[in-house]
Amino acid sequence: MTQATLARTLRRDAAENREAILAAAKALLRRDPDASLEAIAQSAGLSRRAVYGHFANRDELVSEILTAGAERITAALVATAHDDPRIWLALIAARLWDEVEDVRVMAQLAVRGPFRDRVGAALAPLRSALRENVGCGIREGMLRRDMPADTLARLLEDSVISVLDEATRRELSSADGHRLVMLAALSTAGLSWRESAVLIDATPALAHDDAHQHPTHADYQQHPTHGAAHQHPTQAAR
Amino acid sequence: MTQATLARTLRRDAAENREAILAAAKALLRRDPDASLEAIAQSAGLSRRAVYGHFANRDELVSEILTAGAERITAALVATAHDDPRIWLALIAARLWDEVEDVRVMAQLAVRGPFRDRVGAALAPLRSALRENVGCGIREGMLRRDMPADTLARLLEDSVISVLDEATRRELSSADGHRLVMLAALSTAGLSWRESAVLIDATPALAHDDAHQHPTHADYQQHPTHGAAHQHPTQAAR
DNA sequence: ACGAACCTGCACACTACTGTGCAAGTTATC
DNA sequence: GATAACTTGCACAGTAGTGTGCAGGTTCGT
Repeated sequence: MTQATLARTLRRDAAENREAILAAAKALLRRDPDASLEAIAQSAGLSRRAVYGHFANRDELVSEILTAGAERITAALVATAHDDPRIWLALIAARLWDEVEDVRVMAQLAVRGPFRDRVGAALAPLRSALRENVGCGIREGMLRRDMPADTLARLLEDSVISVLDEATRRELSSADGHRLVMLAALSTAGLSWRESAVLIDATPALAHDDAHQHPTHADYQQHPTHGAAHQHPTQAAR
Repeated sequence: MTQATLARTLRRDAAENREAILAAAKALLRRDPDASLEAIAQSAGLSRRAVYGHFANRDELVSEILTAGAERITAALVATAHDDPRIWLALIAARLWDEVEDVRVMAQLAVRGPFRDRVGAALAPLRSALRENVGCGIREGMLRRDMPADTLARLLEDSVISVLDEATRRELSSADGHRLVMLAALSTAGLSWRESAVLIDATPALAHDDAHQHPTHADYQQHPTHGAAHQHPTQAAR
């Protein structure tokens, strides 16, 4: 029969179901790292029993999400370099915004459960790069000098996670989220909000490239109408 | 039959054990909101069975911690007012630092479990006060104008929680933590790190008052010489 | 020193979740 | 349309946690 033996006769709908499980798991684990397989399966439109047809056990499912997420993130960040540590920071933040979904799952799993260590290990290179750039930025006087580099590095991590959460909660457009994440990172790094805006607008590399927009909610207004006098240079959203 | 019937004959060591349970629960719940009663009891030096002599069930134990924490926090923040929204923010942040332990437990319980709503309700007045001051600060041009007030308010919340976590992790002195929390809040609010330092140093109300120090690690240097130019003392951990 | 308050240890029932086996049904694919 | 792949549903065992009852020991208070 055909050329089966080696070529896994993987049925098409089975692959779809596998993806559905992964998607549902990501969605639920993002809110509760201890979500039950029952809930995940149901959310994916399958029975709990069926999940074990795709993953040997709960750990394997989570691990799959974990390593895939780590790969996407590091792939998105690799080869990110810039002389100016401020711009480097903004770049990293912006690229994390392009991978929000995965970043948020990783962040959730990094805090609790037996996966803490593995997530930490997967993100180690990124952490050391951050640490490196922060130290460099402090030495060169481009970042805040009023706290130790380690502390600043960690605050930057948390800051980005927070704003990523908030951005998805508000279902910001791709462009708005892009800008907001950079603003938050630069603020934490010590810049004033005006300095941040100037820096962002003066740096073409930080402009929003909507090649890979996330369908958070479809395109949206450029700027959520914030009552009073608008400031915000509004940059060419192109 | 002394005069008992009404006067609760509450034994002394029993009260101590009750406190030990609460303390242990706070310590464990801060790291894992689902910590088992077994673990809590053991950490308090008691058997699991004994816990049920003090609390009817798990929920009641957690609720006790919750309401006590909410009371301490709101008590510490009540009657905090200032014309300058920036200073108001720094004041709130600093006073939260004085209640770090409770704040961190609350923050942990606010995210997960069936207590989310109750914590949210308990902190509602604080949230609305924050929202109020942020809106006012934006209108007056003292806070950043580049994002909606709601977003800024939430980022401020997360920012303070993050730095509180980091400060305890590093076992900062009372004075260092005091300053760090204010710096983080002001940064998120849009000030540059130099502006923040100037504002803090120019405002007597924001000076560190070590009347109520938390014994995070024993008294430490007062550290008045923060200087705008040189490195932060950082303390050598232990 | 006496009694009551408190703690321990154990047993037990109950709930919720994981992981597995198997029979029977459904569906993609050749 | 036949077959293998996939799914379902159920039953079952195992784990971990909660909440309760009770017998017997320890310790506080008077």
